[in-house]
Amino acid sequence: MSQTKTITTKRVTSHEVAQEAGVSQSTVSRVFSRDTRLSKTTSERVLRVAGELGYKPNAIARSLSTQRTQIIGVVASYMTNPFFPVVLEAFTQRLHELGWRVLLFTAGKSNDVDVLLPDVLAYQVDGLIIVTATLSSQMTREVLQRGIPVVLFNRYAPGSGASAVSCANDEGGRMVADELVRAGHTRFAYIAGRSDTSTNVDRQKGFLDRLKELKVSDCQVEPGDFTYEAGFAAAQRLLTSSRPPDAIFCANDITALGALDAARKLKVSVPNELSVIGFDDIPMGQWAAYDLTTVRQPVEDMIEASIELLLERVENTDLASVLQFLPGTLVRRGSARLSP
Amino acid sequence: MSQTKTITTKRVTSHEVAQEAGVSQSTVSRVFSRDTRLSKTTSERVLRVAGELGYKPNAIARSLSTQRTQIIGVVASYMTNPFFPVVLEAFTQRLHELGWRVLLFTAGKSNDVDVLLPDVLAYQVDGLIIVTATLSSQMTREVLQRGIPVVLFNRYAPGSGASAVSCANDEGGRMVADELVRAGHTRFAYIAGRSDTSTNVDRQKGFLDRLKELKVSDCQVEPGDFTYEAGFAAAQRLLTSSRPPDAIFCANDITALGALDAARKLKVSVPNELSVIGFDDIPMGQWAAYDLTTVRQPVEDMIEASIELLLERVENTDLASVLQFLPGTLVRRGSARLSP
DNA sequence: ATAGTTTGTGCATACGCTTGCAACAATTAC
DNA sequence: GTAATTGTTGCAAGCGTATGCACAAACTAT
Repeated sequence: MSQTKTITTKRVTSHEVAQEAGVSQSTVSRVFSRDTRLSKTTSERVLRVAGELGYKPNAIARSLSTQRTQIIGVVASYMTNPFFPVVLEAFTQRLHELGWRVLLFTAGKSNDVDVLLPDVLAYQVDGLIIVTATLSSQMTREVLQRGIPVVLFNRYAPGSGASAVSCANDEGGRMVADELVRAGHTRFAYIAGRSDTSTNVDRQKGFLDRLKELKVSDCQVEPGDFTYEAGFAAAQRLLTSSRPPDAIFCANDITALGALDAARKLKVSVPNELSVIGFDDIPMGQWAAYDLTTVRQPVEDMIEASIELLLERVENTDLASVLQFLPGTLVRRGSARLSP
Repeated sequence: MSQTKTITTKRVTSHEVAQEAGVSQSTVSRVFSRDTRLSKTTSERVLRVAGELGYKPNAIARSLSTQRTQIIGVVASYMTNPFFPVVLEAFTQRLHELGWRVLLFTAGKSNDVDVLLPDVLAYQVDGLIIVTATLSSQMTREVLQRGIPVVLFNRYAPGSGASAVSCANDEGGRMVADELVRAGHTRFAYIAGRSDTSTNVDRQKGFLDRLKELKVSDCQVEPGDFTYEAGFAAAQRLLTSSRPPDAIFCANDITALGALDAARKLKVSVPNELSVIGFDDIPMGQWAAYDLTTVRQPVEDMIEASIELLLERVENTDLASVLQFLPGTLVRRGSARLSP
C-alpha cells in the first residue's frame, strides 16, 4: 500500500547511519572527518548507507563539538558603490572554495557596526572581515579579546590590533599628481570622499603632498562622500567657478563618473579642456560613455592577502596584527590627457 | 603583581554566569529566552552578572537545542548587475531587523547552485532565498523534502514546489509596447537577456504579444545576456542595419545603458530619433548621462513579500507554495519619447 | 609460541543551550 | 489551622557530532 515514500521531514543523523550500517556512531563520524585509520570496507559501507539515507553531517552540531564554526563574518554595505559588491562576491566565492562559509552583515543607515557585532559574535564566527565601515576601537578590542581575528579591507586602524589590507592610497595619489603635472596641467582640484575614512585621507594627502613637492600650489579641494551625486555637484561647482581646473582627481571612480557627466553637461571637453582621474577601477569605468582613467586597486591580490592574513590568525591566535599595503596601478584611458 | 587583566580567550558560558549569580544554569537560559515566570530580582541580578562577565548566549548551541538556527541561506551572484547588490543589501538588512541571519552563497562561473546547496543545508538553514540562478527541480524537491522552504526572487519555477515572488514581467513588457506604439513609434526592437530565464522570456513575450495585438509586425529581436556589453553590441548592430529601429526595449536596465551609449557613439539622437526603455530601475538610470525611462520593479514590496512568504513557511511547513507577481510601474524619463 | 606492535572500532563524555517536569516557597481560600 | 493554588526555580535529559581512551583483532619480531 506504499504509494509514495512518505515525506518525513526528520533529519538523518549519524546514529541512524551507524545503525543501518552496523557500526558505531563514532565510526560514521570518523568516516566524514576523513579520519585515517579506517578500513576501506567499513568506510565504503558507511558512505553507501549514508548516500542512500541522504545523510549530511550537521555543521551546527559539529561546530559545537569542535569549537569551530568554519564561518567568517563579513561586514559589507554601500552596495550602491559598485566596488563593494564585486569585492563581496569575490570574498564569498574564495572563502567558499577554501571550505568556509560567509555570514553577511550589513550596516544600516546608522552605519553602526558596533550594534551588529554582538549578533555576529553570538554565532561564534571564527573570523571577521570588515569591508565597509569601521568599528570602534573598543569593539575591536573586545572582539580580538575573544580570540576572533579581524581583518579590515580597504581601510585600516593602526593600534587597534586589527590587521588590515589596503591599497597604497597615498602612493596612488602621488602617482596621479606626478602624471597630471608631467602632462602639463596647471589648475588642479580634488573631489574628496568621506573625510572620516583612511581611504580618502590618504588619497588626498598623497595627491596634495606631491603637488606641493612639485611646487604646484593651485589646487582646490571640494568635499564629497564617494557618491556619483557628490562628484557631479562638486565638478559642476568647480567648472562654473571663476577659475575652473584643468585636472580633477576624484576620491573614487563613482565620484569621477559624476564629474565626467557634469563636464559633459557643461560642454567641457574631456580630455582636451579637462582631465579626470578616478580611483578603484570599477567595471563601469570601461564603458564607452566614460572611458575612465583611474588607479586600479589590485583587488584580487588584496582579497587573497586578506584571507591569508585572516586564516593564519584563525589557526594561530597569537600572531601579531599586520598592516599590508598593496600598490595600485594607473590605468590610462581616455578621460585624462597624459604623457605616454 | 597583576599588571593587566590576562587576555584569556575562554568563552563565558551560562554555567559561569549561573555560578556567579548563585542560580542554576537553566535560570540563566530563561533570562535570555525572555521566559516569563521569573522574578524581577533574579532576572536583574543575572543580567547584571552577565553584563560584567560579557556573556552572550551561544547561538550555535542554541540552534542545536532548538532545532532552529535563525539562519536564512541566500544565494546571490552577478554582482556586476547593480540590481542584485541592492536587493541583497535590502534582504540582509530586513532579515537582520527581524532577528534572522544571512548565510551568503555565491554561484561561481559554473552558476551551479546545485553544487552549493549541500553546503548550505549542512548549516541547517531555516529557509532559502534564491535571488540569482535557478536550482534544478530535483534539488528543489530535495530541499523542500527536508522541510526547508524556498523562495525564488525575481524568477519562478511553477510545479517545483518553491514559492516565488517576481515582478509581473509580461505585463511590464505589454505596458512598454503600449506606450511606445501610442507615442507613434513604428520600428521596434527587443534586446534580450539570457533566454533561459523566466525574467527575459516573460518580458519579451509580453512585449511581442502586445505588439502583435496592436497589429505591429516590425520588431527585431537581438540576443543578449543582461550585460552592458551585450546591450552596446546589440544596439550597434541594430542602429547600423539597413532598417534601424526607432524604439528599443531592453531586457534590463544595464543592457539599456549599453544601448544608449551605442546610440551616443553613433550620434543617434535620443529620444528624437530613438527611444530606449529598460527594466528594473537601477540607481544609475537616474544619472544625468542616461536619464533612462524604465519599468520599475517594486523592489521593496517584492522583498517584503518574499520574506513574509518565507517566514510563514518556516513557521508552518505545511503551507502550499505560492507564486506572487507584483506589478511594475513605468518611470518616464528622458530616454524615450512618450505621450504624457 | 609469546610478547610487543599496529590497526580498526566502540564507549562514553563533552560542547552550551533549551525545556518538560518536579519541587519548593509563597500566597490565597476555606 | 489546613488545603489548594500560584509563582519561581532546579534537575536532568536531550540536540548531533567529535574524540580520548580502552580494547580486541591482526600482525610482526623473536
